[in-house]
Amino acid sequence: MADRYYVTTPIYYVNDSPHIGHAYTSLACDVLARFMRLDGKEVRFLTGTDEHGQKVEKAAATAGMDPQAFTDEVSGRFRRLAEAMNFSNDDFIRTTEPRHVEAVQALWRELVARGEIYLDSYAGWYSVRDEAFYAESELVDGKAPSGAPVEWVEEPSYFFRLSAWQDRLLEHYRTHPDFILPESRRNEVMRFVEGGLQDLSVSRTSFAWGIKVPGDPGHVVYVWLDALTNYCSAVGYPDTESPDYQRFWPADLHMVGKDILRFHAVYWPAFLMAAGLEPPKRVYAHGWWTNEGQKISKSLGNVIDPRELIARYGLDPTRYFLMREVPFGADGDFSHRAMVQRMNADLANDYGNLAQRSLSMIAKNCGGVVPEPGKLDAADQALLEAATALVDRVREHLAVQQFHKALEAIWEVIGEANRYVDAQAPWTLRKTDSARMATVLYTLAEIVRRLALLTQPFMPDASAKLLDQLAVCTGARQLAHIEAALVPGTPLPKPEGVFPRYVEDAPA
RNA sequence: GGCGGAGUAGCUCAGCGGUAGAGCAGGGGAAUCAUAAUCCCUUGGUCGGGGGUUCAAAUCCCUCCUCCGCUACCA
Repeated sequence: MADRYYVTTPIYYVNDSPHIGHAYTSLACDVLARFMRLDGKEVRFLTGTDEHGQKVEKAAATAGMDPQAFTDEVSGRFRRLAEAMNFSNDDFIRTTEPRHVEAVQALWRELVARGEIYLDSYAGWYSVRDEAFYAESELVDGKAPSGAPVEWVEEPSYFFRLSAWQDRLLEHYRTHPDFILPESRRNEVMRFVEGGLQDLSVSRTSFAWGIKVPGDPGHVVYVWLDALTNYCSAVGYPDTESPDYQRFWPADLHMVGKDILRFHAVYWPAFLMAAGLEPPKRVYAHGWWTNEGQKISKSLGNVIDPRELIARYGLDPTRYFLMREVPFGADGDFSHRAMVQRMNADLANDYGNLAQRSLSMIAKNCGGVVPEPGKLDAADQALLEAATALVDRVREHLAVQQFHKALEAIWEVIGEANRYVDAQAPWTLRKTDSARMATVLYTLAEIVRRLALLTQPFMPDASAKLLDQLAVCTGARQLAHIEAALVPGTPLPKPEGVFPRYVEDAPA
Protein backbone atom coordinates (compact mmCIF):
# COMPACT_ATOMS: atom_id res chain seq x y z
CA MET A 1 0.00 0.00 0.00
CA ALA A 2 1.36 3.34 -0.98
CA ASP A 3 -0.87 5.51 1.16
CA ARG A 4 1.84 6.19 3.72
CA TYR A 5 5.21 7.78 3.44
CA TYR A 6 8.02 7.86 5.95
CA VAL A 7 11.01 10.04 5.12
CA THR A 8 13.97 10.90 7.30
CA THR A 9 16.88 13.28 7.38
CA PRO A 10 20.04 12.14 9.09
CA ILE A 11 20.16 13.23 12.69
CA TYR A 12 22.62 16.07 12.78
CA TYR A 13 25.68 15.91 14.93
CA VAL A 14 25.53 18.60 17.54
CA ASN A 15 29.22 19.27 17.38
CA ASP A 16 28.47 21.39 14.33
CA SER A 17 26.57 24.53 13.50
CA PRO A 18 23.75 24.30 11.00
CA HIS A 19 24.94 25.06 7.48
CA ILE A 20 23.71 24.79 3.93
CA GLY A 21 24.37 21.05 3.86
CA HIS A 22 21.94 20.41 6.69
CA ALA A 23 19.40 22.75 5.16
CA TYR A 24 19.73 21.04 1.79
CA THR A 25 19.21 17.51 3.03
CA SER A 26 16.21 18.49 5.10
CA LEU A 27 14.77 20.64 2.34
CA ALA A 28 14.75 17.69 -0.04
CA CYS A 29 12.87 15.69 2.59
CA ASP A 30 10.49 18.55 3.23
CA VAL A 31 9.58 18.86 -0.43
CA LEU A 32 8.88 15.13 -0.57
CA ALA A 33 6.89 15.19 2.64
CA ARG A 34 4.80 18.12 1.48
CA PHE A 35 4.23 16.60 -1.93
CA MET A 36 3.16 13.28 -0.48
CA ARG A 37 0.74 14.99 1.89
CA LEU A 38 -0.75 16.95 -1.01
CA ASP A 39 -1.00 13.67 -2.84
CA GLY A 40 -3.16 12.33 -0.07
CA LYS A 41 -0.70 10.19 1.83
CA GLU A 42 -0.25 9.86 5.53
CA VAL A 43 3.24 11.22 6.04
CA ARG A 44 5.83 10.98 8.75
CA PHE A 45 8.77 13.31 8.26
CA LEU A 46 11.50 12.89 10.84
CA THR A 47 14.58 14.91 11.65
CA GLY A 48 16.61 15.36 14.80
CA THR A 49 19.99 15.52 16.42
CA ASP A 50 22.74 13.05 17.20
CA GLU A 51 24.04 13.97 20.60
CA HIS A 52 26.45 11.31 21.81
CA GLY A 53 30.10 10.65 21.24
CA GLN A 54 33.54 11.65 22.26
CA LYS A 55 33.56 14.90 20.34
CA VAL A 56 30.42 16.12 22.04
CA GLU A 57 31.81 15.07 25.41
CA LYS A 58 34.94 17.08 24.76
CA ALA A 59 33.19 20.06 23.27
CA ALA A 60 30.96 20.22 26.31
CA ALA A 61 33.96 20.00 28.61
CA THR A 62 35.71 22.74 26.70
CA ALA A 63 32.62 24.89 27.00
CA GLY A 64 32.58 24.12 30.69
CA MET A 65 29.15 22.62 30.37
CA ASP A 66 27.39 19.46 31.31
CA PRO A 67 27.01 17.38 28.12
CA GLN A 68 23.24 17.31 28.39
CA ALA A 69 23.01 21.07 28.83
CA PHE A 70 25.42 21.50 25.93
CA THR A 71 23.38 19.31 23.62
CA ASP A 72 20.15 20.98 24.70
CA GLU A 73 21.53 24.22 23.44
CA VAL A 74 23.00 22.99 20.18
CA SER A 75 20.02 20.83 19.38
CA GLY A 76 17.93 23.97 19.65
CA ARG A 77 19.87 25.51 16.80
CA PHE A 78 18.79 22.74 14.50
CA ARG A 79 15.20 23.12 15.59
CA ARG A 80 15.38 26.79 14.78
CA LEU A 81 16.90 26.06 11.39
CA ALA A 82 13.96 23.80 10.62
CA GLU A 83 11.58 26.60 11.58
CA ALA A 84 13.48 29.20 9.60
CA MET A 85 13.44 26.97 6.51
CA ASN A 86 9.73 26.23 6.98
CA PHE A 87 10.32 22.52 7.27
CA SER A 88 7.22 20.50 8.00
CA ASN A 89 8.80 17.75 10.06
CA ASP A 90 6.30 15.84 12.17
CA ASP A 91 8.82 14.91 14.79
CA PHE A 92 12.25 15.90 16.03
CA ILE A 93 14.17 13.16 17.75
CA ARG A 94 17.18 13.52 20.00
CA THR A 95 19.40 10.56 20.81
CA THR A 96 19.45 11.59 24.44
CA GLU A 97 15.70 11.06 24.77
CA PRO A 98 14.50 8.08 26.82
CA ARG A 99 12.48 6.68 23.91
CA HIS A 100 15.66 6.44 21.88
CA VAL A 101 17.90 5.09 24.63
CA GLU A 102 15.34 2.39 25.25
CA ALA A 103 15.21 1.51 21.57
CA VAL A 104 18.97 1.27 21.20
CA GLN A 105 19.30 -0.96 24.23
CA ALA A 106 16.47 -3.15 23.02
CA LEU A 107 18.08 -3.47 19.61
CA TRP A 108 21.38 -4.32 21.26
CA ARG A 109 19.81 -7.06 23.35
CA GLU A 110 18.11 -8.44 20.29
CA LEU A 111 21.39 -8.59 18.42
CA VAL A 112 23.10 -10.26 21.35
CA ALA A 113 20.26 -12.76 21.69
CA ARG A 114 20.63 -13.64 18.04
CA GLY A 115 24.36 -14.12 18.38
CA GLU A 116 25.17 -11.17 16.14
CA ILE A 117 27.24 -9.36 18.74
CA TYR A 118 30.18 -10.89 20.61
CA LEU A 119 32.83 -9.64 23.01
CA ASP A 120 36.45 -9.53 21.89
CA SER A 121 39.12 -6.91 21.95
CA TYR A 122 39.88 -4.14 19.57
CA ALA A 123 43.53 -3.69 18.81
CA GLY A 124 45.35 -1.36 16.54
CA TRP A 125 47.80 1.43 16.09
CA TYR A 126 46.41 4.45 17.84
CA SER A 127 47.56 8.01 17.58
CA VAL A 128 46.68 10.08 20.59
CA ARG A 129 47.36 13.25 18.65
CA ASP A 130 44.98 12.30 15.84
CA GLU A 131 42.53 10.50 18.10
CA ALA A 132 42.33 7.79 15.50
CA PHE A 133 43.24 4.20 14.83
CA TYR A 134 45.28 3.31 11.77
CA ALA A 135 45.60 0.09 9.88
CA GLU A 136 49.02 -1.48 9.56
CA SER A 137 48.92 -0.67 5.85
CA GLU A 138 48.29 2.99 6.49
CA LEU A 139 51.41 3.53 8.56
CA VAL A 140 54.29 5.39 7.04
CA ASP A 141 57.65 4.52 8.54
CA GLY A 142 55.95 3.34 11.68
CA LYS A 143 54.04 6.57 12.07
CA ALA A 144 50.56 7.83 11.28
CA PRO A 145 50.00 9.30 7.82
CA SER A 146 49.93 12.64 9.60
CA GLY A 147 53.38 11.95 10.99
CA ALA A 148 52.07 11.54 14.50
CA PRO A 149 53.52 8.77 16.64
CA VAL A 150 51.34 5.72 17.15
CA GLU A 151 51.14 3.13 19.87
CA TRP A 152 49.72 -0.37 19.93
CA VAL A 153 46.52 -0.28 21.90
CA GLU A 154 44.15 -3.04 22.89
CA GLU A 155 40.80 -2.53 24.52
CA PRO A 156 37.86 -4.82 25.06
CA SER A 157 35.11 -4.25 22.56
CA TYR A 158 31.92 -5.78 21.36
CA PHE A 159 31.77 -6.67 17.69
CA PHE A 160 28.94 -6.97 15.25
CA ARG A 161 29.23 -9.87 12.80
CA LEU A 162 29.18 -7.66 9.76
CA SER A 163 31.33 -10.10 7.82
CA ALA A 164 28.52 -12.64 7.94
CA TRP A 165 26.21 -10.25 6.10
CA GLN A 166 28.22 -9.63 2.98
CA ASP A 167 26.31 -12.04 0.76
CA ARG A 168 22.92 -11.13 2.11
CA LEU A 169 23.66 -7.44 1.63
CA LEU A 170 24.74 -8.02 -1.95
CA GLU A 171 21.64 -10.10 -2.52
CA HIS A 172 19.55 -7.28 -1.15
CA TYR A 173 21.19 -4.73 -3.44
CA ARG A 174 20.61 -7.01 -6.40
CA THR A 175 16.98 -7.70 -5.66
CA HIS A 176 16.27 -4.07 -4.74
CA PRO A 177 17.94 -2.05 -7.48
CA ASP A 178 16.45 1.17 -6.15
CA PHE A 179 17.65 0.63 -2.60
CA ILE A 180 20.62 2.91 -3.16
CA LEU A 181 20.34 5.95 -5.40
CA PRO A 182 21.79 7.50 -7.46
CA GLU A 183 22.98 4.49 -9.36
CA SER A 184 26.64 5.53 -9.33
CA ARG A 185 26.55 5.44 -5.53
CA ARG A 186 24.91 2.06 -5.60
CA ASN A 187 27.77 0.75 -7.69
CA GLU A 188 30.31 2.18 -5.30
CA VAL A 189 28.65 0.56 -2.34
CA MET A 190 28.36 -2.78 -4.09
CA ARG A 191 32.00 -2.77 -5.04
CA PHE A 192 32.90 -1.88 -1.50
CA VAL A 193 30.89 -4.76 -0.09
CA GLU A 194 32.17 -7.15 -2.73
CA GLY A 195 35.64 -6.32 -1.47
CA GLY A 196 34.83 -8.05 1.80
CA LEU A 197 33.55 -6.90 5.15
CA GLN A 198 35.16 -7.09 8.54
CA ASP A 199 33.31 -7.34 11.78
CA LEU A 200 32.53 -3.97 13.22
CA SER A 201 33.51 -2.74 16.63
CA VAL A 202 30.25 -1.53 18.15
CA SER A 203 31.23 -0.43 21.63
CA ARG A 204 33.72 1.97 23.16
CA THR A 205 35.31 2.19 26.56
CA SER A 206 37.35 5.31 25.91
CA PHE A 207 34.58 7.75 26.72
CA ALA A 208 31.33 7.76 28.65
CA TRP A 209 28.92 10.12 26.85
CA GLY A 210 26.72 7.60 25.15
CA ILE A 211 24.20 4.86 25.68
CA LYS A 212 25.42 2.21 28.06
CA VAL A 213 25.75 -1.31 26.78
CA PRO A 214 23.09 -3.42 28.51
CA GLY A 215 24.73 -5.60 31.13
CA ASP A 216 28.17 -4.06 30.69
CA PRO A 217 28.05 -0.43 31.77
CA GLY A 218 31.76 0.05 31.20
CA HIS A 219 30.96 0.11 27.49
CA VAL A 220 29.11 2.68 25.51
CA VAL A 221 27.27 1.81 22.28
CA TYR A 222 29.15 2.73 19.14
CA VAL A 223 27.85 6.02 17.85
CA TRP A 224 26.57 4.76 14.53
CA LEU A 225 24.61 1.90 16.01
CA ASP A 226 23.20 4.47 18.39
CA ALA A 227 22.50 7.12 15.77
CA LEU A 228 21.00 5.00 13.01
CA THR A 229 18.52 3.46 15.39
CA ASN A 230 16.75 6.82 15.68
CA TYR A 231 14.82 6.00 12.53
CA CYS A 232 13.18 3.15 14.38
CA SER A 233 12.91 4.68 17.82
CA ALA A 234 10.86 7.55 16.40
CA VAL A 235 8.18 5.17 15.20
CA GLY A 236 7.88 3.22 18.38
CA TYR A 237 10.59 0.54 18.31
CA PRO A 238 11.00 -1.71 20.24
CA ASP A 239 7.23 -1.97 20.26
CA THR A 240 6.92 -3.41 16.78
CA GLU A 241 3.21 -3.86 17.33
CA SER A 242 2.65 -0.17 17.94
CA PRO A 243 0.45 1.65 15.44
CA ASP A 244 3.27 3.94 14.33
CA TYR A 245 5.71 1.13 13.75
CA GLN A 246 3.12 -0.86 11.88
CA ARG A 247 2.22 2.14 9.79
CA PHE A 248 5.60 3.59 9.00
CA TRP A 249 8.29 0.94 9.18
CA PRO A 250 10.17 0.28 6.97
CA ALA A 251 10.96 3.87 6.08
CA ASP A 252 10.42 4.83 2.47
CA LEU A 253 13.49 6.97 2.29
CA HIS A 254 16.57 7.90 4.26
CA MET A 255 17.97 11.02 2.68
CA VAL A 256 21.68 11.41 3.37
CA GLY A 257 24.75 13.28 2.21
CA LYS A 258 27.19 11.25 0.21
CA ASP A 259 29.64 11.29 3.12
CA ILE A 260 27.50 9.06 5.27
CA LEU A 261 26.19 6.72 2.62
CA ARG A 262 28.09 3.69 3.76
CA PHE A 263 26.71 3.79 7.25
CA HIS A 264 23.20 3.88 5.86
CA ALA A 265 23.60 1.51 2.96
CA VAL A 266 25.83 -1.13 4.54
CA TYR A 267 25.85 -1.08 8.32
CA TRP A 268 22.26 -0.07 8.83
CA PRO A 269 20.55 -2.72 6.70
CA ALA A 270 22.92 -5.27 8.19
CA PHE A 271 21.98 -4.26 11.73
CA LEU A 272 18.30 -4.40 10.86
CA MET A 273 18.37 -7.72 9.05
CA ALA A 274 20.44 -9.17 11.87
CA ALA A 275 17.77 -8.08 14.32
CA GLY A 276 15.06 -9.58 12.15
CA LEU A 277 13.77 -6.18 11.06
CA GLU A 278 13.10 -4.88 7.59
CA PRO A 279 15.63 -2.55 5.98
CA PRO A 280 14.43 0.81 4.68
CA LYS A 281 13.17 0.94 1.13
CA ARG A 282 15.68 3.46 -0.09
CA VAL A 283 18.78 5.41 0.81
CA TYR A 284 19.46 8.41 -1.39
CA ALA A 285 22.89 10.03 -1.29
CA HIS A 286 22.90 13.59 -2.54
CA GLY A 287 25.88 15.75 -3.44
CA TRP A 288 27.58 18.68 -1.82
CA TRP A 289 27.62 22.38 -2.45
CA THR A 290 30.56 24.54 -3.27
CA ASN A 291 30.54 28.28 -2.63
CA GLU A 292 31.33 30.42 -5.67
CA GLY A 293 33.25 27.50 -7.12
CA GLN A 294 35.24 26.88 -3.95
CA LYS A 295 35.12 23.89 -1.74
CA ILE A 296 33.44 24.76 1.52
CA SER A 297 35.45 24.36 4.67
CA LYS A 298 35.57 25.85 8.09
CA SER A 299 39.22 26.71 7.69
CA LEU A 300 38.50 28.68 4.52
CA GLY A 301 35.75 30.42 6.40
CA ASN A 302 33.34 30.14 3.48
CA VAL A 303 30.66 28.13 5.18
CA ILE A 304 27.20 29.11 3.93
CA ASP A 305 24.73 29.95 6.64
CA PRO A 306 21.17 29.26 5.46
CA ARG A 307 19.90 32.12 7.59
CA GLU A 308 21.97 34.54 5.56
CA LEU A 309 20.54 33.20 2.32
CA ILE A 310 17.03 33.61 3.64
CA ALA A 311 17.77 37.14 4.79
CA ARG A 312 19.27 38.13 1.48
CA TYR A 313 17.12 36.34 -1.09
CA GLY A 314 14.04 35.31 0.81
CA LEU A 315 13.01 31.85 1.91
CA ASP A 316 11.11 30.54 -1.08
CA PRO A 317 13.62 31.73 -3.68
CA THR A 318 16.33 30.02 -1.66
CA ARG A 319 14.33 26.81 -1.49
CA TYR A 320 13.64 27.02 -5.20
CA PHE A 321 17.27 27.59 -6.08
CA LEU A 322 18.54 24.67 -4.03
CA MET A 323 16.06 22.30 -5.62
CA ARG A 324 16.31 23.64 -9.16
CA GLU A 325 19.91 24.59 -9.82
CA VAL A 326 21.57 21.21 -9.60
CA PRO A 327 20.62 17.77 -10.87
CA PHE A 328 19.75 16.15 -7.57
CA GLY A 329 22.45 13.71 -6.55
CA ALA A 330 25.29 15.64 -8.14
CA ASP A 331 27.48 18.26 -6.50
CA GLY A 332 26.49 21.84 -7.14
CA ASP A 333 27.79 25.34 -6.85
CA PHE A 334 26.12 28.15 -4.98
CA SER A 335 26.92 31.49 -6.50
CA HIS A 336 25.27 34.84 -6.05
CA ARG A 337 25.13 35.28 -9.81
CA ALA A 338 23.32 31.98 -10.39
CA MET A 339 20.97 32.67 -7.51
CA VAL A 340 19.98 36.06 -8.88
CA GLN A 341 19.59 34.55 -12.30
CA ARG A 342 17.14 31.97 -11.04
CA MET A 343 15.30 34.47 -8.92
CA ASN A 344 14.81 36.95 -11.69
CA ALA A 345 14.51 34.78 -14.77
CA ASP A 346 12.56 31.81 -13.39
CA LEU A 347 10.64 33.29 -10.51
CA ALA A 348 10.07 36.99 -11.19
CA ASN A 349 9.93 36.93 -14.99
CA ASP A 350 8.46 33.57 -15.88
CA TYR A 351 6.27 32.49 -13.00
CA GLY A 352 5.64 35.66 -11.03
CA ASN A 353 4.99 37.76 -14.07
CA LEU A 354 2.66 35.16 -15.56
CA ALA A 355 0.57 35.30 -12.43
CA GLN A 356 0.74 39.05 -12.13
CA ARG A 357 -0.16 39.82 -15.74
CA SER A 358 -3.05 37.34 -15.62
CA LEU A 359 -4.45 38.48 -12.32
CA SER A 360 -4.14 42.18 -12.94
CA MET A 361 -5.95 41.88 -16.27
CA ILE A 362 -8.74 40.12 -14.44
CA ALA A 363 -8.75 42.79 -11.77
CA LYS A 364 -8.96 45.56 -14.33
CA ASN A 365 -11.21 44.02 -16.95
CA CYS A 366 -13.41 41.52 -15.18
CA GLY A 367 -14.50 43.47 -12.18
CA GLY A 368 -12.13 41.63 -9.89
CA VAL A 369 -14.06 38.38 -10.02
CA VAL A 370 -13.27 35.07 -11.66
CA PRO A 371 -14.47 35.63 -15.24
CA GLU A 372 -17.19 33.58 -16.86
CA PRO A 373 -15.65 31.46 -19.62
CA GLY A 374 -17.34 30.66 -22.90
CA LYS A 375 -16.64 27.47 -24.76
CA LEU A 376 -12.99 26.48 -24.49
CA ASP A 377 -11.13 26.20 -27.76
CA ALA A 378 -8.29 23.85 -28.60
CA ALA A 379 -5.58 26.18 -27.31
CA ASP A 380 -7.32 26.65 -23.97
CA GLN A 381 -7.84 22.97 -23.53
CA ALA A 382 -4.33 22.02 -24.54
CA LEU A 383 -2.87 24.38 -21.97
CA LEU A 384 -5.18 23.22 -19.20
CA GLU A 385 -4.45 19.62 -19.98
CA ALA A 386 -0.72 20.26 -19.95
CA ALA A 387 -1.08 21.64 -16.43
CA THR A 388 -3.15 18.70 -15.29
CA ALA A 389 -0.67 16.27 -16.80
CA LEU A 390 2.00 17.85 -14.62
CA VAL A 391 0.67 16.02 -11.59
CA ASP A 392 1.78 12.69 -12.97
CA ARG A 393 5.00 14.05 -14.36
CA VAL A 394 5.99 15.67 -11.08
CA ARG A 395 4.96 12.59 -9.14
CA GLU A 396 7.16 10.40 -11.30
CA HIS A 397 10.17 12.63 -10.91
CA LEU A 398 9.76 12.93 -7.17
CA ALA A 399 9.35 9.19 -6.84
CA VAL A 400 13.05 9.02 -7.73
CA GLN A 401 14.05 12.29 -6.06
CA GLN A 402 14.58 14.19 -9.29
CA PHE A 403 13.53 17.55 -7.91
CA HIS A 404 15.15 19.55 -10.68
CA LYS A 405 13.27 17.61 -13.33
CA ALA A 406 9.99 18.12 -11.54
CA LEU A 407 10.60 21.85 -11.54
CA GLU A 408 11.76 21.78 -15.12
CA ALA A 409 8.50 20.14 -16.11
CA ILE A 410 6.48 22.75 -14.24
CA TRP A 411 8.44 25.51 -15.93
CA GLU A 412 7.73 24.05 -19.34
CA VAL A 413 4.07 24.70 -18.72
CA ILE A 414 4.81 28.18 -17.36
CA GLY A 415 6.55 28.85 -20.68
CA GLU A 416 3.58 27.52 -22.61
CA ALA A 417 1.28 29.73 -20.60
CA ASN A 418 3.33 32.83 -21.34
CA ARG A 419 3.29 31.98 -25.04
CA TYR A 420 -0.45 31.46 -24.78
CA VAL A 421 -0.93 34.92 -23.34
CA ASP A 422 0.96 36.47 -26.23
CA ALA A 423 -0.82 34.39 -28.83
CA GLN A 424 -4.27 35.16 -27.41
CA ALA A 425 -3.48 38.81 -26.69
CA PRO A 426 -6.37 39.41 -24.30
CA TRP A 427 -5.55 43.16 -24.35
CA THR A 428 -6.66 43.14 -27.98
CA LEU A 429 -9.67 40.95 -27.30
CA ARG A 430 -10.79 43.50 -24.76
CA LYS A 431 -11.65 45.78 -27.65
CA THR A 432 -12.82 43.17 -30.14
CA ASP A 433 -14.35 40.23 -28.31
CA SER A 434 -14.84 40.60 -24.59
CA ALA A 435 -16.46 37.18 -24.29
CA ARG A 436 -13.36 35.55 -25.70
CA MET A 437 -11.20 37.70 -23.47
CA ALA A 438 -13.08 36.38 -20.47
CA THR A 439 -12.47 32.83 -21.62
CA VAL A 440 -8.77 33.47 -22.04
CA LEU A 441 -8.44 35.14 -18.65
CA TYR A 442 -10.41 32.37 -17.03
CA THR A 443 -8.07 29.84 -18.58
CA LEU A 444 -5.11 31.80 -17.27
CA ALA A 445 -6.50 31.99 -13.76
CA GLU A 446 -7.03 28.25 -13.89
CA ILE A 447 -3.50 27.69 -15.07
CA VAL A 448 -2.05 29.79 -12.30
CA ARG A 449 -4.15 27.88 -9.80
CA ARG A 450 -2.90 24.53 -11.07
CA LEU A 451 0.67 25.71 -11.16
CA ALA A 452 0.46 27.08 -7.65
CA LEU A 453 -0.97 23.79 -6.46
CA LEU A 454 2.11 22.06 -7.82
CA THR A 455 4.68 24.51 -6.55
CA GLN A 456 3.41 24.26 -2.97
CA PRO A 457 5.92 21.62 -1.88
CA PHE A 458 8.83 23.69 -3.16
CA MET A 459 7.65 27.18 -2.25
CA PRO A 460 4.89 26.86 0.35
CA ASP A 461 4.51 30.54 1.23
CA ALA A 462 4.58 32.00 -2.25
CA SER A 463 2.26 29.31 -3.59
CA ALA A 464 -0.16 29.92 -0.76
CA LYS A 465 -0.21 33.62 -1.60
CA LEU A 466 -1.03 32.83 -5.21
CA LEU A 467 -3.82 30.50 -4.15
CA ASP A 468 -5.08 33.17 -1.77
CA GLN A 469 -5.19 35.62 -4.64
CA LEU A 470 -7.32 33.14 -6.54
CA ALA A 471 -9.58 32.73 -3.53
CA VAL A 472 -8.90 29.02 -3.40
CA CYS A 473 -9.94 27.82 0.02
CA THR A 474 -7.39 25.96 2.08
CA GLY A 475 -9.41 22.78 1.86
CA ALA A 476 -9.08 22.72 -1.93
CA ARG A 477 -5.33 22.73 -2.31
CA GLN A 478 -4.61 19.04 -2.63
CA LEU A 479 -3.38 17.54 -5.89
CA ALA A 480 -6.74 15.82 -6.11
CA HIS A 481 -8.17 19.29 -6.73
CA ILE A 482 -6.13 19.83 -9.86
CA GLU A 483 -9.28 19.89 -11.97
CA ALA A 484 -11.58 21.42 -9.37
CA ALA A 485 -11.94 24.54 -11.47
CA LEU A 486 -12.41 28.08 -10.23
CA VAL A 487 -15.97 29.25 -9.85
CA PRO A 488 -16.88 32.19 -12.12
CA GLY A 489 -18.07 35.22 -10.19
CA THR A 490 -15.91 34.52 -7.13
CA PRO A 491 -14.47 37.81 -5.92
CA LEU A 492 -10.70 37.99 -5.97
CA PRO A 493 -8.44 40.08 -3.78
CA LYS A 494 -6.21 42.70 -5.29
CA PRO A 495 -3.28 40.95 -6.98
CA GLU A 496 0.19 41.51 -5.62
CA GLY A 497 3.57 40.36 -6.85
CA VAL A 498 4.76 37.23 -5.13
CA PHE A 499 8.27 36.89 -6.50
CA PRO A 500 10.17 40.15 -6.20
CA ARG A 501 12.97 40.83 -8.60
CA TYR A 502 16.41 40.93 -7.03
CA VAL A 503 18.01 44.28 -7.64
CA GLU A 504 21.70 44.63 -6.93
CA ASP A 505 22.63 47.30 -4.46
CA ALA A 506 24.11 50.29 -6.20
CA PRO A 507 27.88 50.27 -5.86
CA ALA A 508 28.86 52.36 -2.86
C1' G B 1 48.07 2.03 -7.03
C1' G B 2 42.95 -0.40 -7.84
C1' C B 3 37.83 0.35 -9.36
C1' G B 4 34.32 3.86 -11.37
C1' G B 5 32.48 8.54 -13.52
C1' A B 6 33.11 12.92 -16.43
C1' G B 7 35.41 16.09 -20.42
C1' U B 8 29.67 18.88 -26.08
C1' A B 9 28.15 26.65 -27.71
C1' G B 10 30.64 32.27 -23.04
C1' C B 11 28.16 29.48 -18.50
C1' U B 12 25.24 25.04 -16.69
C1' C B 13 24.07 20.73 -18.96
C1' A B 14 20.91 17.09 -22.38
C1' G B 15 21.91 13.86 -26.43
C1' C B 16 24.97 8.25 -26.40
C1' G B 17 25.18 4.93 -34.29
C1' G B 18 22.10 8.24 -38.95
C1' U B 19 22.70 15.79 -41.48
C1' A B 20 25.12 19.03 -33.56
C1' G B 21 20.50 20.47 -28.90
C1' A B 22 18.15 23.21 -24.39
C1' G B 23 18.24 26.96 -20.61
C1' C B 24 20.86 31.32 -19.29
C1' A B 25 24.16 35.07 -21.24
C1' G B 26 25.06 38.02 -26.26
C1' G B 27 22.65 40.32 -30.99
C1' G B 28 18.09 41.83 -33.88
C1' G B 29 12.82 42.40 -34.12
C1' A B 30 7.49 42.36 -32.38
C1' A B 31 4.14 43.54 -28.79
C1' U B 32 2.67 46.78 -24.71
C1' C B 33 -1.61 43.03 -20.39
C1' A B 34 2.47 42.65 -16.69
C1' U B 35 7.53 42.83 -11.54
C1' A B 36 11.33 47.25 -18.42
C1' A B 37 8.45 41.51 -17.45
C1' U B 38 6.62 38.66 -22.40
C1' C B 39 6.90 36.62 -27.51
C1' C B 40 9.63 35.65 -32.22
C1' C B 41 14.23 35.31 -34.88
C1' U B 42 19.46 34.97 -34.34
C1' U B 43 25.34 34.88 -33.41
C1' G B 44 28.02 30.84 -31.37
C1' G B 45 30.76 24.29 -31.06
C1' U B 46 36.16 20.49 -36.30
C1' C B 47 31.21 17.22 -29.26
C1' G B 48 39.38 16.87 -24.53
C1' G B 49 43.92 14.90 -28.19
C1' G B 50 45.24 10.78 -31.41
C1' G B 51 44.12 6.10 -33.73
C1' G B 52 40.51 2.28 -35.17
C1' U B 53 35.51 -0.27 -36.46
C1' U B 54 31.34 1.24 -39.78
C1' C B 55 28.03 3.24 -45.71
C1' A B 56 27.62 6.49 -41.32
C1' A B 57 30.55 8.05 -34.47
C1' A B 58 29.64 13.09 -29.15
C1' U B 59 27.42 8.28 -29.72
C1' C B 60 31.19 1.63 -30.32
C1' C B 61 36.68 -0.06 -29.52
C1' C B 62 41.98 1.27 -28.25
C1' U B 63 45.30 4.89 -26.39
C1' C B 64 46.87 9.48 -24.20
C1' C B 65 45.72 14.03 -21.32
C1' U B 66 42.76 16.60 -17.54
C1' C B 67 39.17 16.68 -13.60
C1' C B 68 36.09 14.13 -9.99
C1' G B 69 34.25 10.02 -6.82
C1' C B 70 35.03 5.38 -3.90
C1' U B 71 39.04 2.58 -1.68
C1' A B 72 35.58 0.90 6.43
C1' C B 73 35.23 1.84 12.38
C1' C B 74 35.67 11.18 13.95
C1' A B 75 30.73 12.10 12.96
